Amino acid sequence: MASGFSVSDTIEGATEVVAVLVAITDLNARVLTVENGSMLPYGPLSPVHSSLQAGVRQWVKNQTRQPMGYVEQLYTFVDILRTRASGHPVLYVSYLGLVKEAEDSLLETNASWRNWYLYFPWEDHRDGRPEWIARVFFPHLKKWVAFAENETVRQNRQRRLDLCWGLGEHEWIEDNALYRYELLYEVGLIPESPLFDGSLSEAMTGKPMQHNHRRVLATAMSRLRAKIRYRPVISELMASEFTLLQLQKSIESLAGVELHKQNFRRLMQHQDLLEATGQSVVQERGRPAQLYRFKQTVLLESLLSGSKLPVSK
Amino acid sequence: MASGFSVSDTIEGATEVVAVLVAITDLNARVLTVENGSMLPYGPLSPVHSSLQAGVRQWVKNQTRQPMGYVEQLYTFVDILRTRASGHPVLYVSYLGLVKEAEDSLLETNASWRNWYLYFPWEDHRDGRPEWIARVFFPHLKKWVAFAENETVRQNRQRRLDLCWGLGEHEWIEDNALYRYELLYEVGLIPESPLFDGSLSEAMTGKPMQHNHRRVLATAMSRLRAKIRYRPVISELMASEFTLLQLQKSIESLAGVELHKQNFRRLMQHQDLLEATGQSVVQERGRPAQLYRFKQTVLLESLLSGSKLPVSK
DNA sequence: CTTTATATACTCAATATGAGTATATTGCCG
DNA sequence: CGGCAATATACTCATATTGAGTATATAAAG
Repeated sequence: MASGFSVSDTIEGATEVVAVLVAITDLNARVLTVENGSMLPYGPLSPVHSSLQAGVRQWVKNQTRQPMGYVEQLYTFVDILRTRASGHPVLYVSYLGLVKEAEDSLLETNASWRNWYLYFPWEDHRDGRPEWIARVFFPHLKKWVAFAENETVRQNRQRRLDLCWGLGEHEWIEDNALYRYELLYEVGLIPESPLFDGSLSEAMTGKPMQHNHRRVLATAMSRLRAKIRYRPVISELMASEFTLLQLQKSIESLAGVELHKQNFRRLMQHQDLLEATGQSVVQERGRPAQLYRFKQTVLLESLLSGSKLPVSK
Repeated sequence: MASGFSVSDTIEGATEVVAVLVAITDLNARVLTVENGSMLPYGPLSPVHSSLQAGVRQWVKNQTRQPMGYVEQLYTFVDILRTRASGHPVLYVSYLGLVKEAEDSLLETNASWRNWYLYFPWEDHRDGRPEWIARVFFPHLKKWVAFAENETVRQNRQRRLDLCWGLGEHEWIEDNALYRYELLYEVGLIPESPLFDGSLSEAMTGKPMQHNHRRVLATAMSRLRAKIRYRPVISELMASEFTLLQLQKSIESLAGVELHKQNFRRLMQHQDLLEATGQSVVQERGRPAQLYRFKQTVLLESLLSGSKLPVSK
């Protein structure tokens, strides 16, 4: 197994594993990065692993010293910039992993947890849609639509634009993070894009990453946002006991949208996912909140449970 | 590019691509196989492909001479039985592809379209749950639960059993095809499993495949069944014009369950997916049915449309 | 001109969803 | 102490969705 999160120099052309490790700290979604936040942790795919999944789990455990409850394969990319000696392209298999709590002290020095909206500022709509999206992005995007080579392409671009950003009759769908990233990349509003002209600040373009690691991250965001709608995977990210508001804020930080508090409660109580501990927690202000935990049957979510924990308004 | 669907002898340890190509013929879901139905079509990952997706699309087009509307990466497996010269395991990346119509004449000789329930007889509940599932499978499965090493494991197994097969309070969920295959494999009711004792007939175990291609197929089945619930991917499988009953039967053949006819119509008309051609088709018996087609905006489903085409009773 | 088979329209109860109002319980501050 | 601010929690209500029917329409066949 390689030395850690640093650039692996032991391999030449072997297949690699890239991990998107997500944790929630202080009610905010964070992702583990290396190299000053410019890459996702990655490593060689070691021959000892009979299953990819097991290999990733082991590898992450060695690095973060945290048990990883949930692992899911995301996507396999090909790196056209590198080839093996045989002439075959280098593959890397990406994984999404959910970690219970981020403790910086346990990390190697070049690794750090970062707020994932640092990489996708346009994805955080918890406080409404950031005003600069319409002011800065939309003019570029509309130009891109208008300059299509023919009418059919123009209509397709318009439709794609509307769907991605919730324009026209469409609603903002948080799961579409990947599509939005790809659109911005295609239009050239992303530093990684060959069309990028450097005119936008990092506060809007987000922090760039090497290779196409940010695309991997966007894939993870889309997948996770879609998943929390119908699977209680959030349980893998929460502490053992929590208030309903903490749970709600955690989901909001993943989904990037605000939820209706009363309806969220109602939903949580209709589903058979939680049990009250009987304890309550004293806040700085306001009425104390009940503490809850996930039921045992939810925790051993070795199989899909069919129960929803939706992101409904 | 390799010669076709036959076993590729040009590569040694290169990464491979395995494709699950699905088509609907005579209102039944079929899958393309090679080697007398014992394998899925596969080929080397050629270095010329800058994107995996593009490579697969090209490769399939060469083989089936059918345009493939929809391609989706499924999962990347590792074949522990084979290793490269470097000692690294062989990977294969699996894809799901939807093809419009299966024409046998266009195939190479060792390729054939097969009804996909040939491989998963327990998945076809269109005529109710096959009676032999309870008669043959359940005793084995219950034994497996009872013989757990301790009580915790036993409860987990019981829960898993119930979820997979819709027992207790749970419902049959057609999307869980992969979990059911994995469960049967683990318990040893599948010829591919090392625990299989040969006591069951192929009418129940399904036709086996080499390597773990049947697991790939089960992955595709799960993914596709889940997908048709919320994306109109069925449009990629239908002829250009069709009746509502044909559409319903096609979806039923994928989902393996029957749908409520009147509600299906209602759903299709509330969604803005179809348009009537104005033509109607004369049946052998009964009132002629209207012909419909998918709207243009649905067909260029380059993006998710948010519109559902659910499998609701 | 009745039967059979299919297509298509409509009804109705139950549930889920989105949005809001009302009440309860705490700390704090004057 | 009494009111205010802030939060938790309960309840209401209109609307949409879903599951399950019944009713009607239109064809071929006898």
